[in-house]
Amino acid sequence: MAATIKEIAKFANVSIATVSRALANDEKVKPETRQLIMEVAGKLNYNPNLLARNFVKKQSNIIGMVLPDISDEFFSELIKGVDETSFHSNFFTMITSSHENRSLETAVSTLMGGGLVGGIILLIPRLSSKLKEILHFNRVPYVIISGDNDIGNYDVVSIDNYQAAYNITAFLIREKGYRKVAHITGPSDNYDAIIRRNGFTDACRDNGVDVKPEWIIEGKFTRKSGEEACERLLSLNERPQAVLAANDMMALGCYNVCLNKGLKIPGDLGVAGFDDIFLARHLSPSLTTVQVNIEEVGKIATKILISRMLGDTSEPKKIKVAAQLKIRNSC
Amino acid sequence: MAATIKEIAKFANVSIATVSRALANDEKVKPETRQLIMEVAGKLNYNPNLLARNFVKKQSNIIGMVLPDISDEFFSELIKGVDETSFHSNFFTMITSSHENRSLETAVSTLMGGGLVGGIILLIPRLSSKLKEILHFNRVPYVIISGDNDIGNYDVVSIDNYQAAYNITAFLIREKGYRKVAHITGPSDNYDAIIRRNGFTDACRDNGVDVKPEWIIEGKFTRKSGEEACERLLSLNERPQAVLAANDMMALGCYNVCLNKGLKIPGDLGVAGFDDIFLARHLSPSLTTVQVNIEEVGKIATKILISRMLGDTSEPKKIKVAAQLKIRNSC
DNA sequence: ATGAAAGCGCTAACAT
DNA sequence: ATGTTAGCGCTTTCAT
Repeated sequence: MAATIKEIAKFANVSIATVSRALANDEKVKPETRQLIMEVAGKLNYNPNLLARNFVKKQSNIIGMVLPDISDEFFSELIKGVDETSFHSNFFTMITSSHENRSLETAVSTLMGGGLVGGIILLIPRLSSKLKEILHFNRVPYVIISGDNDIGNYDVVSIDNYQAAYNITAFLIREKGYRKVAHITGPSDNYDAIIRRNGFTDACRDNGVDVKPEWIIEGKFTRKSGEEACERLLSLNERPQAVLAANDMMALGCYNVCLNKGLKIPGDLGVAGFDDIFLARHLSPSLTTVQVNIEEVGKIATKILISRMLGDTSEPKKIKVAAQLKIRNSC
Repeated sequence: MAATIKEIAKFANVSIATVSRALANDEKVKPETRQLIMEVAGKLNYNPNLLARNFVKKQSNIIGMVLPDISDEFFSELIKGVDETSFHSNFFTMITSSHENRSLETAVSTLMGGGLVGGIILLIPRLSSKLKEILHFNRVPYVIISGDNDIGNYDVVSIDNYQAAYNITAFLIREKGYRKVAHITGPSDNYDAIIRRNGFTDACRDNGVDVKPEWIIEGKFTRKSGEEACERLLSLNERPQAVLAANDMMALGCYNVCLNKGLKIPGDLGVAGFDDIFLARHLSPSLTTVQVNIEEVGKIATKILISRMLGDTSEPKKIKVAAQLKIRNSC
């Protein structure tokens, strides 16, 4: 059914080689011939068979994107960024996520193994050695989207967690005048969480604010853990005036606790979050937080990957995407 | 670098045809031969070249998924459902969304045109005639995920908007005892919105509840339109006791208005929503709403599509996925 | 500037 | 049960 270059060749009275060249914008095709071929192709509603093209060229213009198991509200923005950029360069985006029936490793090998995919974007906190092996065995370029930027010998695009945490803490202290600030961290083995905590403590130190050890409480990035941490903070002899939660969900936990206790935000306790999830601007009071342009992260990762797929062999890139302070009404 | 059947054939001292057959689990291969071939394949770390395979078979085990421009928190769940199901049948999932640089039509043609994709899942409210043309021209099977189920001669998976709206309305009246219920609809040209409205009015009628015309107000599915509608309702001489918003965002708008006016939910006004967005369970009070298992929608659509790709030519299927009442504290 | 022909890795007749 | 061979649509030498 679908037209092939063979048919175009017949109609245009040229060889298939010429058609192929004309379609590829080869300079050695006489303009008139080219013109004719294009016309015929248009009439025949020709679409190159991408399977055949990729096959013969031993390359693929498909980008594989591997997501972790959880579904996150950020994913669709990320995918959007990837898709938009890859489309722009005539690439396609293929998606897999790991889940109970399939490990991350399987997901990756399946995608790469068959030559279906010419490059991979991985959304993972850290590269396991097994994954690294698979990645290198298949010689397919890849870019990691991660919280951790300083790792390994490959391209990484990450959120600038440190700067973001530093900035929002400095904001609390310098702009808002809080001197007693607490921090609900993420899990202590989570790289994002560690970096954010560093940003927090450094900002306090740089602004001459003393952080009491009991004002730093470890959470789990869940609302519940935010509630528990907030309870603890409020039960302290010396209460903090404000708290920076390492993500918005834990900040939400603080909201709930304050609501229950009849405490006013920001009057009795200033609250700040991290992520700018959809919910943040809809809470009452709206939550001051830090927003990363996740679509931008996807775009940058894709641009790098495509340049690699096209042969760029320069030094691995380590890109940190700046976050933006979203000042609202919670502190 | 990557091993081919040719190499396996050489090592195993058989022909490439035998290798191909063994790999395809052809019954006419002697078990020992098969065994040997499998071993060699394993040793060589063989992965079939999917590009070559799809190419020669003139088919593709790639499912294309076309999303609208907006990014929605549901998308990642939907994608998850699609990916999980397609993986299960050894299919792959490719994603495109329409955006400013690309119409839905272009997105679809690009995907199908090149034979890259063997089937398509379309997330659209309605099939334009141009799109229909493209779809038929390419003879690639497709499944629509839509609000509208009764349309056209093709497979559609949809949310059961009518039943869901009917049920939640009946719940308000029968379980909660409200007799004066209002409805903030979606845009009047939106099919989902129309169906939901029908469910609402039918449930009222069936339960002997009289709906005043001024209690049905058209919104735009946005928070702001929900606020405006709620203001209008509250300014009425005869106020409704409860309001069903056609989506959670507009219900959120009602929350804001009540908060501003010092009205208690559900004491002064009962509020119910539709969608069960992430936010719904985190509002205070938590929002009673209706939840559709969107991952399930993706799974069902994918199953149907794959059966079509495998040759199923039975009558077009019209599946409605039931929604579930999420009873919380807002009414 | 154009054509002829080889070949990519695989499948599927056809032959044995 | 296994081997031989043609050919899928395209790109790419190598000729002309």
